[in-house]
Amino acid sequence: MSKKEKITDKRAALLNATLTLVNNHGFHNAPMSKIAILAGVAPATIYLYFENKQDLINQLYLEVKKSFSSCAFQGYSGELSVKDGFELIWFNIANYKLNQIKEANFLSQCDNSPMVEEEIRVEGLRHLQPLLDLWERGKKEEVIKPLSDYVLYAFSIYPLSFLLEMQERQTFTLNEELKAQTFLAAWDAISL
Amino acid sequence: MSKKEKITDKRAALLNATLTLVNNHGFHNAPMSKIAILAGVAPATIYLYFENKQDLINQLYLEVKKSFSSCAFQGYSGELSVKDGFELIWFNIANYKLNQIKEANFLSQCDNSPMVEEEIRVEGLRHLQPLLDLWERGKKEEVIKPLSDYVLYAFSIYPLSFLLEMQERQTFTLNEELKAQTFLAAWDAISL
Amino acid sequence: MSKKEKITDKRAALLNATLTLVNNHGFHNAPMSKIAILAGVAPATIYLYFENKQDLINQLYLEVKKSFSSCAFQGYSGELSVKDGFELIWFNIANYKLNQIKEANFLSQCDNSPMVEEEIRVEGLRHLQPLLDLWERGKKEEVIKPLSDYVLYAFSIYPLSFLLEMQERQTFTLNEELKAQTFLAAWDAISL
Amino acid sequence: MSKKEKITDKRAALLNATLTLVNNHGFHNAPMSKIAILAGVAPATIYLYFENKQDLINQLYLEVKKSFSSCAFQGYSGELSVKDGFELIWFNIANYKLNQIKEANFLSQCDNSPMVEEEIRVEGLRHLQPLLDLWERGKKEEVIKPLSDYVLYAFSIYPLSFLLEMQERQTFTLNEELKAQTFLAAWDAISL
DNA sequence: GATGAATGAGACTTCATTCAT
DNA sequence: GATGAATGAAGTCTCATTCAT
Repeated sequence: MSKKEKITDKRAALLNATLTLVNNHGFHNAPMSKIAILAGVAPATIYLYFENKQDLINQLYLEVKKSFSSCAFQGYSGELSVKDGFELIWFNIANYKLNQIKEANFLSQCDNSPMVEEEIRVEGLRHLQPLLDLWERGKKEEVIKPLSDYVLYAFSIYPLSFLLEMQERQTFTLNEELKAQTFLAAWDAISL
Repeated sequence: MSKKEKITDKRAALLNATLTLVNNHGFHNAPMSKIAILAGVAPATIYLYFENKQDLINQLYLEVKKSFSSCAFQGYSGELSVKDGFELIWFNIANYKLNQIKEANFLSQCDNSPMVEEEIRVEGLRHLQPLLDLWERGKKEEVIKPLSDYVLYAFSIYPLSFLLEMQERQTFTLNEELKAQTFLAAWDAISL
Repeated sequence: MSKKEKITDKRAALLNATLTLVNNHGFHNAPMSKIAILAGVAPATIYLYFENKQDLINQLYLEVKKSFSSCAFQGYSGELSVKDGFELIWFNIANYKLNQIKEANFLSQCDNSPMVEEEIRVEGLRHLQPLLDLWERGKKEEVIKPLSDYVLYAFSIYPLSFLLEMQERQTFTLNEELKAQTFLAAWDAISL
Repeated sequence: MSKKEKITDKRAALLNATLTLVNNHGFHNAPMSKIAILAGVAPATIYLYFENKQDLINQLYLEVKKSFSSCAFQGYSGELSVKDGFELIWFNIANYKLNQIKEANFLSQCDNSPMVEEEIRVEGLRHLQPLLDLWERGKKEEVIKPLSDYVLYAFSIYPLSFLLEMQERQTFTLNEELKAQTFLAAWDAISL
């Protein structure tokens, strides 16, 4: 294992420990000392990789957001039809949210509290551009409703966060068939 | 001012101070000392009305949830048609979320973090029954898609939380006309 | 019930509540609020009868010490022989310690910690004079060892505190026969 | 100075500071902040060595009890005659109580209040076994009265606590000659 | 006399962060 | 780079006491 990998190792372990603790107990109740223990390093070591706790959270947010985005557009090409493109992206996101529960959960928590600094949050949004481009095209082709992107997102993608939350609390499960039916709700919401 | 009113006064002031601080700075960074100052009482006084910080948060959650629910069903009657009934409720909720921003924001934060105890959260859910009953009827009348209530909620009501969030961050505003168009997205998502 | 008795009632209730709480949980962990609750009065009422917490403890100490002393010399007369007199007093004290457990226990706790102010403690000692006089006579009659009163007390009376403690912790019980044998140990210790 | 020694140093300093403060002012009025100051460390440092205040007290009790026991049986061998063995132990204990005043005083305070947890107290008792064995032998040889060990202890060893207390309050001093006479009282109390 | 809401002071404890090793 | 002992600052909460009623 190379030196570079070793370093990355500890950084990754710290990010992962933070993810777990914040998810299970919230930002408060995720003290640096416990993060260190769970990551298997000394408290002081955290400060070799991150400036301070806020920085650690910020970086984790960006990291997770990046993994989310890269997953969302896997296999996507601008040449697909609007509906096919949206379907691909939607299922990608749905699968991410339902499988990478820890990560999805963390993003929810960040997006609904002042935990992550505003500046960082904005940076995390840039990754959705291909979806916005797709919608732009859809509006021109009169396939998608002429609504603000915020509204389109709110009624097609954002609902998946709620379903994740329910699944996380074990009050609801989404199998493949249900997922397909659910997609139709999303599509009906935004399509003309 | 009667003695009873005075008591309620301080309790209310504390709840309100907590609402403001948690919204602006998160559960962490809302220390009891600051809550006391903002409410205009001594720190020790908080403990006359609440057992501890968690209890304060729990009670605030229940209080806000109650005000939310009572607002949601204002003017509602089971004799309305499914669409009319849903429209009424939807606009009630939309208006609550867009006007009572502080309260709505707080609920979002609670629902997406382990801030409120699970037991309390469950208690806060009972209030939505009339909406679930309406959907039940809608499914029988074949007006509403035969989907789980969770999915219906996720695609018609929950999206409003996202729009609130955007409005809160001043990246987006929903005027009356846009609101009407947005309602259609919600209705299309869940109707057959 | 006369007014005077009523007042005394509350004072007595407070002293009794304090006795119970201090015994069961120690001086620390016997907050004024709990004392008030156990006595069935409001916290502020305590300050009508006692200057402050220290005064409450002091008064309780004196009260209990007085009851102890008056019990110790019940039936005693200076005309008894030294041995008979001592026997009478010893059994009186033994019975007090083994029956009035709460009171005896409290005295032990006070005598072994800086809980009661020195000045008060000294005042509580004056009551033993008849016993000291008896020993004085015993030494003259060459029945009692020519030792300091402190030593005589330490080896004949003080041991009863230990036996009380053991009885309180249910590791040991002193029935009538054992008590008689135990008296002999006390007598042997101090007699010539 | 080695690292290990340094650690022991602070722990010892803390135990010692606690001993002093609890002796002089009682468990209450021995706040962690003052303990820290007297030990020359920051308040938070206490929690590196002890779980909480109760743990600190418990550990101090065990430590002192251990030192007491090891002192009590110094030079003792099972081959001594009952009287000689007892005399040795008695003087050991007497010297400990009269010289290690702080420690002896602390033990008295603990043994007479609910300051130390019951569980810990019991653990502290195991050390006296050799004395109990000696008494067992003494009873068989018909040198020691056939009384419960509790009674024997109460009338021969426990009285020393009282004398310590008196000496501590400077109302009485025990020189070597008096000590010898006092031993006779102890021996007379328990011997046949 | 009696109350109980209110509080300032201070208790115990935790935590993010640093620094000598 | 890595550590872990150490800490100042701050957190939550308790308590003896007061004062308007």
